[in-house]
Amino acid sequence: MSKNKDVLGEEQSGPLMADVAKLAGVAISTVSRALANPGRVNEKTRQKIDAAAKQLGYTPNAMARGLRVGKSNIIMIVLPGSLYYGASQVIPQVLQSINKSLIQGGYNLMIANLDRDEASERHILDLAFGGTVRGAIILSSKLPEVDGRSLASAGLPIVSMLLDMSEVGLPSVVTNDREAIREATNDLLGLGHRRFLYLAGPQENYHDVERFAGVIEALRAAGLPESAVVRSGGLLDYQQGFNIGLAAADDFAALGDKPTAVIATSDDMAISFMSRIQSMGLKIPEDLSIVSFDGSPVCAFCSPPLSTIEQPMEEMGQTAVALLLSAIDRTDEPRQLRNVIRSRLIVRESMATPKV
Amino acid sequence: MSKNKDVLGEEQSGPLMADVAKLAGVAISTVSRALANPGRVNEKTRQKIDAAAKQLGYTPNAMARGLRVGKSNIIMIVLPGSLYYGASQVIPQVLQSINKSLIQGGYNLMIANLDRDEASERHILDLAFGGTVRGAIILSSKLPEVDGRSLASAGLPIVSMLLDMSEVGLPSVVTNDREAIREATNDLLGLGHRRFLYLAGPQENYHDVERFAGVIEALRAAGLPESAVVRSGGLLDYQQGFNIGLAAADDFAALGDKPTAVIATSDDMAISFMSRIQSMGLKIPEDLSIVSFDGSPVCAFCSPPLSTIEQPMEEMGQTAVALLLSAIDRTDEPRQLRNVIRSRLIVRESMATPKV
DNA sequence: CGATTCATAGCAAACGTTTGCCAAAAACCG
DNA sequence: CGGTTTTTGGCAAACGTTTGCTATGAATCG
Repeated sequence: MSKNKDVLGEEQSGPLMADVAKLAGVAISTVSRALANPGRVNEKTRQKIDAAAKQLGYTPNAMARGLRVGKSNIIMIVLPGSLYYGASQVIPQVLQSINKSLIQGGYNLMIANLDRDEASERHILDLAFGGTVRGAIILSSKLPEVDGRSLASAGLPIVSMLLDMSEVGLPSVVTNDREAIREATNDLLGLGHRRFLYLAGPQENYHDVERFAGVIEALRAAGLPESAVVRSGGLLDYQQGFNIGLAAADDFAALGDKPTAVIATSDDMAISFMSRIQSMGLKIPEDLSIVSFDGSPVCAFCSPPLSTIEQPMEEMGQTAVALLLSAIDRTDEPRQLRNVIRSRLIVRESMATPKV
Repeated sequence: MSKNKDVLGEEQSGPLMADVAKLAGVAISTVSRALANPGRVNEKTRQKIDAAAKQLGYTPNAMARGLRVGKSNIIMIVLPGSLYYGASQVIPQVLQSINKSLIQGGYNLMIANLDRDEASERHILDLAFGGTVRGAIILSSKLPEVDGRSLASAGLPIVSMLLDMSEVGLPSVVTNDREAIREATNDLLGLGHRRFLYLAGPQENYHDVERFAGVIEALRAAGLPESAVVRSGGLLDYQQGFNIGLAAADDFAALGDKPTAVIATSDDMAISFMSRIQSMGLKIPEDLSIVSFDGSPVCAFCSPPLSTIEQPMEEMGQTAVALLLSAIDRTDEPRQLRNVIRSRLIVRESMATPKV
């Protein structure tokens, strides 16, 4: 029974299932079944129980249930510690979309930051192995692994988002980065551009590899050599987008044979690049065309409005959740590992025919 | 014992405390104490147990512990469903800061979206009354309340952030909105401005009230009438910031006696306003000065770079967590209810002396 | 009408910890 | 060296559910 002893300092614990049972005049197990298994109990008894529960303001204890059934209803999202700042709204969008989908499925979302330190890895592993979470969606390239325990071997369903990890067996939801940027490059080629500046993210990064490959593919197809594109950046993290853009503008200024079009791998880079370039007296798009990646809403209000490749975060989030839940339910439909959601180039005024 | 029966289809559950106990040759209760209460057990036994635990890769089950001790280690953050999009990084910053502080205190962060529908309220209440969460940080103005149950009466420590709810008894962490914007207005007055346009958020909103009051206070102190400021907007949510800015630009164009300075209550508004104003042929800051609120990093790269009031989210998050944890620990230091973290105006080139 | 099924409800044993209480052993003291 | 305190370890009872099994009564059928 509810042990509200009215003793000051005692933690109050709300009404228990036993209280509901007593009030409804049935056994505790019947209450349990009435609340969870609507079919298993007589409609009349069920109504009596529902009424009693409502009257008492009964809410079942999630941990007790979790312990008993051996499952939690919490999903964790593993975010790299540094994914924040800039202009992009990817993270909030992802969180919102995922949370919404999860809740519809009866799950809750827990945030876990994966930094470079061992403590954060250990923490995530504790969450996984300690039964706190039921599954994970990761936006990080490496899986936590520390003294013997690895997230991969925790027996949890895992889905990777944004990064393609299908090669290590993880269901992944990604966009067609490569293709999207290839088409953007094609558009620039079509406008007459022949020399490009590419603002790179971290060298080894999946996205950077994919995106640069997209540029190269477009150049090849147009019969241009790889030397038609100059790389700038490649050392700093995407979090440093603004700084990458600034540095790239300086690189540009120092360049002999000037490119006429810039392909930036994030909106942050593009925005700060434009800002500095314009303060050097160059005009966009007259002197220089520019296109970037991320689809930040603010791009529409840059001067000039910035062409950017928009990633459908809403849809990606939904897909990731769908994959995860189907893995949880062992709905062993042979889901494909690599799920591609198409990105979309939003064309704005930052692209034009080159001057010369 | 670990019941890995090697039966296909059985959920694997990792090693149990009983397994560790057996391996170490002690009782299960000793293991529990060794792991949690380092003092209560002989150092030698403790080492033996630690070794056994590590060898087995043992991780204690969080739900079992939670059930037993009657407490969870999860904190939920209640976000209004619409706080996303735009240019501001407040939400990600808040999440990161809060999560970091929480983890240091041994807690985890769960996300809860509070929309306008009853379902989301019910969901949050279930989390609270079902014992899933131990406390809440809310960024929303109303507390969920549905058929009898109210978040306020869930017996959970709650801290409000960004919105001052100290008047209803909730410890709150806020910035000095009013003062900050008063000073910004003062700066504009000092530059010689005498007519202002104010871009408002939703009318009844706490922030809008505070911020507008700040403007008025500054005007009064300078001996100007309230009519020196024209309001625009006031109907749409902050989420609609870009649209508010656009509409305000049109309002401005239609105005007879033109203001020379604009005070925007979010960066989004300011950015889209500037964009449209400039496309009308007006120069900023020559024809029109502008200052806004939020401290979005991207403001530094607008043209011209935008003056904005930066809210110290990192510090606010830390403070909110500190308040919450001290409430949980019943460290009944009579913490003050209203905690103000000072915002800071970042002056950039969008402010200048008026032309005439 | 007796035998067999079916629907419904109850008992009690889990789930994996923590912790109050007691016993044994060790340490200390006069 | 006996008695007293202190340390250490173990037993078993919680925590609040779910669920397999069983018992009861009602319903069905031959």
